[in-house]
This record gives sequence, structure tokens and C-alpha cells, in this order.
Amino acid sequence: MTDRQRRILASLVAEYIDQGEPVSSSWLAEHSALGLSSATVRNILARLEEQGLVRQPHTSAGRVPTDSGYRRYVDVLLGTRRRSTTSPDFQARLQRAGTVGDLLEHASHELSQASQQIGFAVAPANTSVRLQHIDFVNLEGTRVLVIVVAAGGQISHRVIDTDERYDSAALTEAANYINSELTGMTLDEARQAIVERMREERLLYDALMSRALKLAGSGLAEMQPVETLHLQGASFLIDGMAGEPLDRQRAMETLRVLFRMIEEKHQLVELLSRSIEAGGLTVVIGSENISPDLHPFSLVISTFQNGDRTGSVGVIGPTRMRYQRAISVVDGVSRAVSRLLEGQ
Amino acid sequence: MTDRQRRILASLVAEYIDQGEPVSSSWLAEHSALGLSSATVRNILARLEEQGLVRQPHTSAGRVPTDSGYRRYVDVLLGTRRRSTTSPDFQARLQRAGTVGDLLEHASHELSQASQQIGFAVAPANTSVRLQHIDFVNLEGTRVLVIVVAAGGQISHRVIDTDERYDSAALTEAANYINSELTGMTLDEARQAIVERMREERLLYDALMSRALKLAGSGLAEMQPVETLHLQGASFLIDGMAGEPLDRQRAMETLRVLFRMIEEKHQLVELLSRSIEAGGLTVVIGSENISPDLHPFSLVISTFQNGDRTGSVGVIGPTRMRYQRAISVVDGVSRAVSRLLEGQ
DNA sequence: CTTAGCACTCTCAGAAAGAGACTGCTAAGA
DNA sequence: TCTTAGCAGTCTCTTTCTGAGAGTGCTAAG
Repeated sequence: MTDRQRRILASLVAEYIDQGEPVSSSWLAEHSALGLSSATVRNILARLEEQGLVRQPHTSAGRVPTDSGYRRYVDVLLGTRRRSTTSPDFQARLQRAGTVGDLLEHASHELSQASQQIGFAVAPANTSVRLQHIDFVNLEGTRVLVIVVAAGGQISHRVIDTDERYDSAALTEAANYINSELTGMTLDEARQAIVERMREERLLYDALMSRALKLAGSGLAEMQPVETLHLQGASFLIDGMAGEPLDRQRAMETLRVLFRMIEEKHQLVELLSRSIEAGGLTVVIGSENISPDLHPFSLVISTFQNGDRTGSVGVIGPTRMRYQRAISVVDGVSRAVSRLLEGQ
Repeated sequence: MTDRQRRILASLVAEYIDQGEPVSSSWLAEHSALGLSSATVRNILARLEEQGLVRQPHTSAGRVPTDSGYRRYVDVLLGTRRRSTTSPDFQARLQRAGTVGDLLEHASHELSQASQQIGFAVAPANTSVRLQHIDFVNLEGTRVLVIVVAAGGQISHRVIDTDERYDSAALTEAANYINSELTGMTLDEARQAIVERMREERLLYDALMSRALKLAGSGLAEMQPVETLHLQGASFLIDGMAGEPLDRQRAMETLRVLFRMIEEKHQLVELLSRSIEAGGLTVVIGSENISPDLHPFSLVISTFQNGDRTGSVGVIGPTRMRYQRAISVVDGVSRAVSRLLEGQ
């Protein structure tokens, strides 16, 4: 691929992203600063089309990038990326967040606002999160509320329906016992520890301890490593789709599918986590998505690390996305989140 | 308004809801079982139009109900409503829910599925909810996580940035003190009690108690009576709008506005709570909505009571909604939720 | 290798025309 | 007085046609 081809492709993609309309050879000849005539540009475009990087919506239209075309363009962007200098100071904006959940909620909001797309943030999988505190609260009847606080203030809770009645004092004592034993372990370790202790305790016949372990066990067991997804800005997507010259039926169908995905977050979470494996900043374009439902969309994702925890933030938008901006925004927010988590 | 007019209107609205297309005089003559000719029906329709109950999209089209027309129709439905006999057993389906939050989440899901619309559920305002348990968890530095559990398992939490450092033991003790003092009060009472005690404690100079009160106070203070809104089924709305013969621009605009409302839930909550004052089962049709943004939509809402707490469930859909079905579904779910809350 | 020129293709917007759907009105009948 | 058959009138919707416009591919010359 020659340098000229690269430059023409870059101009074409940039212009198409900006205007949303097929780009003609004459426009490229005038604006690409290569001093070429439109006929020459046409030759180049024919080559690019052979390589599957651009296509024509119909015979006498200009060119539009294909997913591969975007891919080439984005790879160049990612290669020559300079540190995001002009991006707003996300860190200052996110400062006031309390728990990790709040932080990610704000982060997804910032992403959404800054990129004018759907912004999302996935909390670190909490299997490797350390247990900070556990608490049992007596509800009516035989039901007990188990509250688990992970380091960083991440909180989750489940109602356990037990066989026996507990009184508040016993529960408090039980919680104290568990806390003294398990605090500081990861959830996985804690689960394992519980299994081991229950084996030992069976010999001791200590009612309190065995009960406490049972409760904590079922609390942690039901506490699947649900990666909570924070997601904001779905309304931007509608603007985005309105601009596309798709026929109405198709556009509506696409929208509906995406909104269903948004509602069934767990599905999206799974897809995201599969896309992330690479780590760092990743861009997934259109048909590169595993799920066909996401083929009309692109994702810009960045993972952040905090010790042994990995989470991710990013944006979702149409394949015709301002990648430049999206990348710098996602990168900025990701760094900010990372730094804030370290700071804690 | 004569009986004939009523019956014609009912047929017209039912048919329009079913088919989504203007209803002609000849269709009504054939199907209304009144044994009238289309000419006579045309006369009747002219009267209904004078009263603003129906209108013609254009000169040579059939009739379509206006908002007032729907209103008349719904009033009849509400008047002659028999107990929902055929509705599925929501209560059985909702049985497994743990906390009130879970229950309402499931309820909104059931509503959405059964009505094929957006389903929502608003938790009771928690000012009058009784305090079940309060807990302080030490986070890093000077930050403390305050967890408040209300009766029924409703849970909320805030991170408070304090001036001083606490150790875990002190926090546990503080929580125990607060629990023994405040459990069973409503949140309002608890707040008031804290203010009073702080006045007394100032004389005693008891560091522990005063700290505990301070924490609990700021915890409860930031714990605004946020009515959490559970909402599901936004994707159904897209189907609904796709059917409408509005021009694309307008439809997209309408959708965007609604999705923005859905994202900024607090706005919607406020609107809903204003619509509910009546209590029981209410239907708000199109332009009857306070917010102009909701004028293309109708709401079917039912409040449920549980002691001194009031919450609500309902559905949101286009004005051309299957009111019959929506009403019976909302009524059914509302009763189920009410009964399940009582059962606790 | 580049470029001017040209024929060709396809879309888009607008106009025209015919079919179809309903209505409102009128005048006759019960 | 109420109902109804009949009919002219209106409006939309679909189809067809047309011309303009945009942009391309190809060819032949520089």
C-alpha cells in the first residue's frame, strides 16, 4: 500500500465521518494536497476498492469506507497517537465520586457527554476483589439480608431465606466473627476459607460459628461475580441513526436490537469482556464484533488496571464514528479512572 | 351523548387501536351490530367530530380518535371493569423476589412483558420508611461508608468524607449504639432524634456517641428520599413508534425526547408522582400529561399502599395503546405487589 | 504515469395521471 | 323526523415518466 493510497484513504474516511456522504474523486483531488487530478484519484480509488477498503453505494456515487477501511484508518490513528493534550480534565470532574460504583457511573456519563455517544463503564470482576466488611441484618421471619462490602466501597447485597430464625444480637456477633476471620481475603479465597472452616467447625459443634459460616457462605455463593455495567447516553444513538440514509424499517430494527441489548445488560457485558482480552485501548469496528447485532456499531474500549483488578470504560456508536475524538476521550477517562482508583 | 354515539365511538376506538388505521363509516356500519347504513353512521361521526372526540387525518380519510375520544373510551372501560379474571398469576411470578427493590424490578419486567410496553415501578418514598439497621464501614483514609437498611430490606448507602480517622472497632461500636437507639424509627424521626441527641450529647462530651451521631446524621442527610424508578421495555416503544405513520424526523425526535427522560429518571419520577395524586388506578392520555414531551404518550398507573407507604406501578406507551389490556395488567401487578408487601 | 474528455449509469426530485377510499350533501322514502 | 341510496368532490397513494445532476470508468493523448 503506497503512501498516496494511505493519504487518500485517510482524507476520504475523515471527510465521510464529518459529512456522512459519499466522497467524490474531485473532492479528494482538490483537498488532499497531493496535487493530483480527479482522474488519477479515480485510479487510486479503484485500487482501494479492489482491496475492499472502500465501496460505492451505487454506480454513480462517490466512495464510502468499508469496515476494513475504517480499520486501516483507525490503525493509523492508534499508531501516531500523541498523548491527549486538549481533552478536558476528566480527573477533576470525577473527583467527587464516592464508591467505585459512583465513580464508574460518572465516568460513563462523562464519556457519553464528551463523545456524544453511548458511554459505558464495567466494574472490575469482583472475584479478585478483597473483602472489606460483611454484615447480616435481620429481616422479618427467617429472612436475612447479607451485605458484602468490597475494598473501595463496592457494595452488594442479597436476601437469604434461611431455615431458622436468628435474633439481631446473634447476627451481629456472627458478623463480627466473620469479619475478624475473612476481612482482607479476596472473595474467592473467602469462599474457599468458608468451606474449609465448615469442615473443621463440624467437629466443634459451635452453633454460632457454624451458622455464621453458613450465612456468609450462601451470601457469597449467590454473590456471583456480576460485572455491573454502567451505561449512559442511549438517546445520542437515535440522533446518530437518524442521520443514516438507511430505510426506516431497517433503522428501527437496528435500534430495537441495540436497546434490547442495553436492557439485557448481562449479554452486553459478556460481549464486552470477550472483546477486551487484548487490554489497553481497543477499537472494534462494525463486523469485527462477535455478535451480529452489533455489526452496525463500533466500540472504543479501554481497560484500566488497579492492582489485580481489571475494569473497562468505552463508548458505543455507529461505525461512522468520530474515532479520533472517541479514542482521545476514552483514553482520557480511562487514565483518570485508573489514577483515581490508585489514589484511594 | 346518545347510546348510539357511545357504541359507535367504542367500536371506532377499539378498531383503531387494533389496526392503527383510520376507520371508515362503512366498516362501522357493518361491524357495529346496530343495523345502520354507512350514511347514518356518517351523520353520527359528524356529531362526534363536533364534540372533538374524533378527527379526520385528511378530508377523504376515515376517523381517528382524539385524546378526548380515548378519554371517553377509557372512562367507559374503567366504569364497567370487572375484576381481572384471565390475567396471569403475577403473584406467583413475583414470589421469589428478595428486597423491595428486587420485587419492583421484577414487577416492572412483568408489566413490560405482559403489556408489550414500557413498564415501570416507583418505590415508596422512604421518608416514612422505618429504619431497620445502620452500619459504618471503614474505607481507606478518612472515608466512611454508611449503609442504611430500611424495613423490608430496602438498602441504600453513601460514602461520607469525614474530617477524622476512625478505626474499625470504633465504627462497629458506633453503629451498635446508633442501632440500639434509632432502629424502628422512620427516617424522618431518626433525623430529628439525631438533632436532639446531638444537643444533649454536647453536654456529655462523649466522643464516641457524638461521632456516631455525626456520621449517622450526615448519612441520613445525604440519604434524600430518592424514589428509585425501575423501568423496563424501552425497546417495545420503538416497535410502537415504527407503526405510526409520522414522518421520520418527527418520530425520531419523539423517541429521543422519551429516551432522554428515561435516562434522567428523576424528571420522570417527579412527573409520575404528580400524576398519581388521585390514587388507585389512573389513566393519563396524551395531552393530559403535564409535560409536553409526554404528549404523544399515555400512562396507566396504579398506586399501591403498604401501611403508610405509597408506591406505584404502571406502563407507558403511545396514545394508541391497548388500554383494555394495559389496565388489567397494571391492576393485576399492582394487587400482586400490594399483597406481597403486606405478606412480609 | 498523468490527465482531459466523454459516454454511461444511477439517483433524486418533481410532475402528471389514474386508482381508490371516504366523505358530505341532497333528495327520496319510511 | 329519521334513514338511506346515490353521487359529486376531495384527498392520498402509487406508478410512471422526465430531466437534471453527480460521479464514474475508459480511452487516447501528453
